[in-house]
Amino acid sequence: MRRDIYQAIADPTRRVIIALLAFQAMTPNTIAENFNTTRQAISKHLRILTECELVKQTYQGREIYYSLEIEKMKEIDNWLNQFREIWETRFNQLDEVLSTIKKQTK
Amino acid sequence: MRRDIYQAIADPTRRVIIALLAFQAMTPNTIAENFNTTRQAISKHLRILTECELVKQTYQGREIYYSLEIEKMKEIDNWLNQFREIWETRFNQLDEVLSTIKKQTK
DNA sequence: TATATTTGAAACCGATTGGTTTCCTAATCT
DNA sequence: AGATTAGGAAACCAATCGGTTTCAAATATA
Repeated sequence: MRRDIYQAIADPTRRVIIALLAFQAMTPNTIAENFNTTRQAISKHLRILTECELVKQTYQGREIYYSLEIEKMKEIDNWLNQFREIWETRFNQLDEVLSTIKKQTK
Repeated sequence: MRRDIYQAIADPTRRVIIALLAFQAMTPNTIAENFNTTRQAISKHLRILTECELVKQTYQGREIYYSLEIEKMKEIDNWLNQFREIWETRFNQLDEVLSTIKKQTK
């Protein structure tokens, strides 16, 4: 089963888990307390996040701490780069239009 | 049926469509030529992209030109903002570690 | 007017999703 | 040792997904 990061962030629950883990590492039970679902459902989400390496596990006794692999989030940012240039250009064009209007108003 | 942008970009075909439309507006038939699927499948993808306002239609005779709503892409960028601060901080920390090592090496 | 082209919509299909319930293993605590 | 706790795995379920085939409507062309 091929997992990728885009599929991982498609689910709203997983996006919240990612945001939670951005602050601090947490165990599945602690994470589950923040949601209205069973621990097992959260466990499945964590599995998906782990499979696409967005999250890593640290074993500590019988507890497992999950933490965010923040570097992986940059993959999305990199994908956005191809559009960033376009939307910045559009902004510049808008700036030009606005300054042209200003000149005409004078 | 609640569509959101994260679900929209989860599919690889849709991500390519988005990238194509970033360059220029295209009709469904033209878009479909770039893929190994039927036009109808592309049509369904375009529907999903339209529903979450990532793409807009311009009618021209019997043809429909689809173009990217680049502003909508910023929503993803905004969501990433909450992590950007973290990964930049980590980078700074790494810089500090590296400069400390340098000093020790001297 | 008859025909061809462009497109969306609906019906259908197998695979996947997100969830639950049930069960198992491994640590920890008394 | 026995009970409790943390957590994963499997079986199952309804809903959704991405695809195809078939059809209908509107525009363009002969």
